[in-house]
Amino acid sequence: MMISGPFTAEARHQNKSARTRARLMDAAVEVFARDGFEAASVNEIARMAEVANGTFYVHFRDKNTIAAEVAARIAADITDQIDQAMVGLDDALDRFGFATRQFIAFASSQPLWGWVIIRAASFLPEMHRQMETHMCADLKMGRRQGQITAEIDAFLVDTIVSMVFAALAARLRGDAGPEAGSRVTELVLNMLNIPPQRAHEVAWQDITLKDLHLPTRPKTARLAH
Amino acid sequence: MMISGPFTAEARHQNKSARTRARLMDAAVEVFARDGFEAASVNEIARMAEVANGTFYVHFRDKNTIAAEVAARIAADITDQIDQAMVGLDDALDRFGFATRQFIAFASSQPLWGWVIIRAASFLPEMHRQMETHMCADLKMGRRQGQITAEIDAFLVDTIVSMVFAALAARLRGDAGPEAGSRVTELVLNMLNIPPQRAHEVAWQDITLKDLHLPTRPKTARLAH
DNA sequence: TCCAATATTGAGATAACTCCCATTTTTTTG
DNA sequence: CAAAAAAATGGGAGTTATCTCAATATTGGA
Repeated sequence: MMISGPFTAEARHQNKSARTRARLMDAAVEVFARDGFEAASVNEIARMAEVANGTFYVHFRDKNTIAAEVAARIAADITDQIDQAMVGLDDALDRFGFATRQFIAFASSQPLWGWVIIRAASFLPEMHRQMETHMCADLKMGRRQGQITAEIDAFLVDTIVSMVFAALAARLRGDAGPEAGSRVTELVLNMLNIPPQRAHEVAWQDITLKDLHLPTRPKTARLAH
Repeated sequence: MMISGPFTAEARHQNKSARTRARLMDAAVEVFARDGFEAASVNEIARMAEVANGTFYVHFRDKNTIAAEVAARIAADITDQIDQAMVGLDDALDRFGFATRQFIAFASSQPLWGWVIIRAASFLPEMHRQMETHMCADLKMGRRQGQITAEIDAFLVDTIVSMVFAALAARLRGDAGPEAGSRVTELVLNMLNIPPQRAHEVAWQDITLKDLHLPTRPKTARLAH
């Protein structure tokens, strides 16, 4: 049985190299999900993609690299979905709180992918940058709205992303409960010198979290609206 | 030439197991320092410690584990030295600022060990806990002194440690300059709702950083005072 | 159709890690 | 306190995984 999945589907009309690469990524998703990151072997990924062992190394340097890339794609997909869910939400602080809490809630509902994403984040600066871009937009909006006075620069955004990842890790380890998202949101807002009462309000308000889906699901999810 | 170093010296009068373990740790220090973490091989460490390959695995699960343990010991040594340097410093916030800036300055002056420590931090929860313990003492002092109003719990301390590590990583990557220590200190103090002006003062005041030494130096460093 | 460029292959080199038995160290017993 | 039993340790050959590279196959353009 030939492996196929979202990456393969996406690359259907590209050249052979891209198609093989996509098959390897779909296979990696499969194997990581089945065996976990540590136990997964490059051989097994190659076997599942029905390519020779050496072919893997033409496309990816090692297991970390493919994990990083797959994780980055998943993270990108999730953040896009979160953006979708926030259409019409205008307050910058509310947007930041929603995105943070939704991201942590999702990643901790899928512990395996949560770990892969965290692991990838420490390897692939690109992934940090990706999250930073999304986050940056809301933070700068906050500055325009006059809610944030601190200057938004790379160091600050990197720090915030690290705090969110730390909260996610604590959640996955079981050291923090479902309130982790709210807590870290409040801490970040305090850090930005938002008045404590407002920070608390934003971080702990009732919100309805969406049920996000992994891009690794069969495409049938796109049927009805 | 038989390897010997601080761990071996320390274990001189312990049982054979402890002595072999110590030799492996000294050898690991040597090899990591010479070849870097990735290039270091377990065989090379075992050879340098003059034990058989398999003996390594009696004492440590793998390369990560020994790196984590060595890094934890070095981090412990550094934090002890920082504590020494802070004797007589009574203000909790000043203490926190000094320790943070000194730690980042030291670890970024020894990039190899900086990376090993960061790597270890994600493997060895014990190491986080170690830093948390030291930090916790100062934070709780700050609460007693009435400077900090936030409640000091595990989540908060974990978040702070993660912020410090993130700043260190940014420094090592070259994304942040020597001011990284001050910046992260200020951000943490803001997060704790310290008045911004005071936070800025604490974080950016002139301090004299000590020249810390790795525990891996020959013991001759202890000659004169 | 042919050719140059590109992609794939898989056996082999190297390193990580396991396993079992001889030896050493520690504990128990007479 | 000495000898025997039990436990821990060390050695190194063997197994498995990672990664490379020279040979082979495929592709797509002229």
